[in-house]
Amino acid sequence: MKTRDKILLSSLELFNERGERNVTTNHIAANLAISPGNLYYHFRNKSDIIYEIFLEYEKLVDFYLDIPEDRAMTLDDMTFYLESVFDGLWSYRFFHRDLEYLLDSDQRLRQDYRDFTNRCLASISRIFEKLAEAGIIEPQEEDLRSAMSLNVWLVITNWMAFLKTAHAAEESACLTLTELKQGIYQVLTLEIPYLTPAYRERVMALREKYRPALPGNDSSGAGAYT
Amino acid sequence: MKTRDKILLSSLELFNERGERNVTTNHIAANLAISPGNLYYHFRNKSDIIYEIFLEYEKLVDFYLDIPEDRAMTLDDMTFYLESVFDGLWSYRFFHRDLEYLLDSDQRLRQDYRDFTNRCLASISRIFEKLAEAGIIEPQEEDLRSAMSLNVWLVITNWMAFLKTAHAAEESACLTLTELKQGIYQVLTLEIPYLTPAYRERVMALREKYRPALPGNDSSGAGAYT
DNA sequence: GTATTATTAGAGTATATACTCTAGTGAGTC
DNA sequence: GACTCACTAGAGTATATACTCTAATAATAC
Repeated sequence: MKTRDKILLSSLELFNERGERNVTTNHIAANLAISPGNLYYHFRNKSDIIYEIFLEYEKLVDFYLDIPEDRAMTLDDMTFYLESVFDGLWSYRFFHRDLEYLLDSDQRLRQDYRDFTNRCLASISRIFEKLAEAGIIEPQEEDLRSAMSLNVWLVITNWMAFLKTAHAAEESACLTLTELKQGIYQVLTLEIPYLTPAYRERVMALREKYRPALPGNDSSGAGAYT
Repeated sequence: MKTRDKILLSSLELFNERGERNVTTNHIAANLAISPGNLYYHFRNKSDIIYEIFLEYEKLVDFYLDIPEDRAMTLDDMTFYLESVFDGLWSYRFFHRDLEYLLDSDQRLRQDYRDFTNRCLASISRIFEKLAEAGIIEPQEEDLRSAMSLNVWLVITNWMAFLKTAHAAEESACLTLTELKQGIYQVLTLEIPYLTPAYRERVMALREKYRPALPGNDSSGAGAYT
């Protein structure tokens, strides 16, 4: 494997684990047992590394959110979208954590991320549209669909941050993909009122699979969310 | 005004303006034209300053979200809650930006914030309950109400971050309270399906007041969100 | 083989950051 | 006037951070 790719991989790993803010270029080099000079031969600076990682992330999500226009949408499709998006979120979970700082430090990234967001919002909206065409949810006016899509986006992209803050644990390290996917429960909650009678039960059953474990899985809390 | 209070005020101002990450204790001292030594006489460290600011924020929101149990809830109450919460969010807007890092650096803050979140969730849920009692929304099972409250919380606390990333502008400085309050539109979107016929129109009219300005207020974007 | 190019090591640098230490100052008290 | 004590100045420090520079080595081209 090329050094350049190793740097990207190692950076992603460290960023996800400790947060971008807590990972320096020296850490990355040390982690790979290469010199800082070597790292800077391959990347002009830290922002460049992050930007390249974003491009990967973007490509992955764009791939996941590709919507087949030649056939109707099924419940399985919807499940796949949700599962995939949360998988992507998990793999690049450092990204949304320090998003604002990252965008402030790199104008390219700001612009690209903005476009990326708009593409995602359009995809979510299109998914709703096709779910309606398939008779899974009731059709909605475009206005409402846009606002709903935006809410879905907000829930999806910030579910992880919420989980991390809700955790009483000292380090926010202990967070699993399974927990993350409880975000699907939250997203499906948004859809409930719009489900058609024909699909209502099936979607509710699907949602049930992602229901968060009850409090008590952790010894520390009296609160609703441990 | 006492130096200690001036430090808190100045810190909050700088944090909100530039982000906590970009503000050092030296900046704060310089901003007040006092010495770093002076600052450290009043606060043990940066975390302490942030913690005190959080206590203020917490107090403010707790005050806003106090729910009168001796009378029915009105639409005006709901409007007040929404307006107030977004006002609070605005005044302490630095806080949610670097939340994860802040919680990782201060265990006191982590614990307190967790409790704070749970209190807020409980309040939101109680508001829904009372809105149902008042015949404004249809009553819901507790399960659903909790999940909905959590979605409301996610939308509220992350609306600002979304706006900042959606802005194409170089610096995310240009963000107004008015724009922020478009988050109310998003929150009310969540309530739409649950509105009773008696109140539907009135709430929809209220929501309309917060509708985001159409794209075109900014020259840079082709996307849905500027 | 020689020239060229890609890659790497590793020491080094300028700057920043959080924080400390010492030496006070000024307002009140007895 | 001596004393206290909350408060302040400002130089200083240890460490970290992003990044640079030089020189060397490995790979490839001719």
